[in-house]
Amino acid sequence: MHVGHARTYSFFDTFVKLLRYLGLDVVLVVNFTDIDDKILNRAREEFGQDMLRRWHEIPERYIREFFDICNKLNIQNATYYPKVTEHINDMVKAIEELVERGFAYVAPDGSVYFDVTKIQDYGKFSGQDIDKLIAGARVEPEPGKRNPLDFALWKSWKPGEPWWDTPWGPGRPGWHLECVVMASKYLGVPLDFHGGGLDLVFPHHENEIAIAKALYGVENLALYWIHVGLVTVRGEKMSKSLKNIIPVEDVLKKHSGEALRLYYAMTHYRKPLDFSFEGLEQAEQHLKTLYAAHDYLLELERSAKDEPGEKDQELVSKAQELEQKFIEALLDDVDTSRAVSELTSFARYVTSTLIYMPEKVSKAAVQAVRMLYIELGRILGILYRTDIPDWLVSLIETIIETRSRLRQLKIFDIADQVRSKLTELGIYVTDTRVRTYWTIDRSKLVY
RNA sequence: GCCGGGGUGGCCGAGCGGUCUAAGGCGGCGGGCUGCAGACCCGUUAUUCCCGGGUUCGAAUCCCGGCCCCGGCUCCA
Repeated sequence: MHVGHARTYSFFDTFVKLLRYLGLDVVLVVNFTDIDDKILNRAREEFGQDMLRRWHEIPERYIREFFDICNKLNIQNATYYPKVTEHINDMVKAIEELVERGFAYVAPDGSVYFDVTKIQDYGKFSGQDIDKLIAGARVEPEPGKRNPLDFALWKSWKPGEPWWDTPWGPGRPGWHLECVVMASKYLGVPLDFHGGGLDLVFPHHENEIAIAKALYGVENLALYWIHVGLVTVRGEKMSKSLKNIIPVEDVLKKHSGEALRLYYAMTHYRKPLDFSFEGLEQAEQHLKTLYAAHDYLLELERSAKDEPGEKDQELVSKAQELEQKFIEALLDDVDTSRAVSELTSFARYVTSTLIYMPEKVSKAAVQAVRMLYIELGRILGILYRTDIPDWLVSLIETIIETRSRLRQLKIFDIADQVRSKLTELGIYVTDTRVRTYWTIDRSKLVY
């Protein structure tokens, strides 16, 4: 998985979390294409003669990696994760229907192609002109196709490859069909939302729509389509030939998943994102500010009184304003960038104003506000590492109290030694006129 | 060639007809925080939104022309 895939998954995660925040019951289906050319090629490379017996290890590995990355990026689990190899029967049935109704035909080699000319608006969705497509087709059509734009629903068996039996011979399903069959099985048609990277618009999504029209008689496969802008590197699309692919695994060695999520969130999902480590570094920095505000709230929560405070009202109304503006931004075509800036300005309120009046707010008010702050952050995939173990908190507070006494006694050299030691350990203290606040480097905490 | 998406400060990136002398972040600079520090705070950092026309009382935002970049048309998130 590279940084482009991760952007798409991250965006959909935020989208789903937003819908759930709004109280909607969301069913999310993420398909796994666990057999295709790429996988088989890989298997051939790795296993050679043993390929037929072991090819499935490849998708298994990819899927494991996928879940590992989702975990690190705080991407919530989908409701269903259908795999192609577990839905072969459904696909065969779909193909039979399509052939029966004349939307598809069996080629001499046993492949089955979808006949694009049977769909009147074919090309409209992606804004492609069929005639020009044919004229500009760069790849010579496969022998059994009636029309170069026809696409495979079923690929006939080739020596060495795994296969499934069908009325028209052995083979395996084609990509465009898989998604339609699996998604509609778990969600019904039309889907409310469907999408992916912008590069899937044509031919993949166009073909999906064609299949859905033919198979289910619907106007469109989905009510709403979402296409996430592509990620580029130094202005160019990531590709194997340019050798500029940035795997998420590499990024996560140096940076937290949260920093990457924040980085993604700072650009609107439809815009292209030119990936850079400098940008990611900025996000990392930004994230620290967000965490500092959180930790100060946590500190206030611990020390605040149970009685209502005179500034409770102000605090609560600030929080309400945050929630309202934050959600408003997301409701405007999921403007995560604006949402981040709302969160940031609230964080600034905390670190510039609130922390100077600890005696004027109540525990309950601070806690409620902190919870909201976290909850909103989590829609964006950040602020997941908010808990600090109690024993560690007590330990740090004890050290800080001791240091404060040293400062009162003006024994600054020892106080400074303590501070620099804490800094080394990833604990950052800030002295203010009312008290000393601290925050901790999340990478120092194991979750 | 055909079809899309873009070009906003030192950088990243919002804004998409008035509230824009353009959000927010990062960086820089100046100052504050009754020592110092700072993953703290405050102030400051684009009279200007690729260029040229036009529409409008009013444009970064709409229209026309040009330049440049990226992507799709082939597996691709």
